[in-house]
Amino acid sequence: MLMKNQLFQLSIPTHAGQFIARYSAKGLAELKFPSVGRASPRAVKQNGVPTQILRWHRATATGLKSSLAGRKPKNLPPLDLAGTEFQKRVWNALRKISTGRTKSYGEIAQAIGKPKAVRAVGGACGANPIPVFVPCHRVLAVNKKLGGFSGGLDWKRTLLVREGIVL
DNA sequence: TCCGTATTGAACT
DNA sequence: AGTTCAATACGGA
Repeated sequence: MLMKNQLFQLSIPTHAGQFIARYSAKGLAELKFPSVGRASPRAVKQNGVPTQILRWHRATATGLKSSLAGRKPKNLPPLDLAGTEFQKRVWNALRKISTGRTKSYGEIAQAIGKPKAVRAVGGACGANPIPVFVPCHRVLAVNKKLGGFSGGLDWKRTLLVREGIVL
């Protein structure tokens, strides 16, 4: 019996480590960077993963590798972004930043019609469940400083450099 | 209601 | 060029 809100968790091995993807019935719900702490993350193999999710997972894996190479991913699975209205508006604005471009927290705040909500934008970025595909790494503080990153600033730098952005 | 935040810009050393 | 500070919107407890 397939539960509607069950999450399926699968791993994506890359040269940079093992990413973890979680899927809801609606699509990709969460993407996690490789955890550096553990040598062997707990097994994520699952039985009875629906075909649809396997198909999404292949797209995710391919897209992730494109993104890590600094290219725009194609054929991404649907993203099941769960959050408040405000967060979804921020995440939606992030997705409009094209590969190789950056915006500041303030510019995002303006884009969603709340020019003063700059810190709240930072908060929403930090709450982003799908980094890389929802490109929170393309948001820099004013004057091109890095700001922060939930997956670690090294990842933020790496992703930006792969896209050809110079700091 | 209080606290923290992945900000920002101004006013100071 | 670095530090401090207030304004500010949101989310979690």
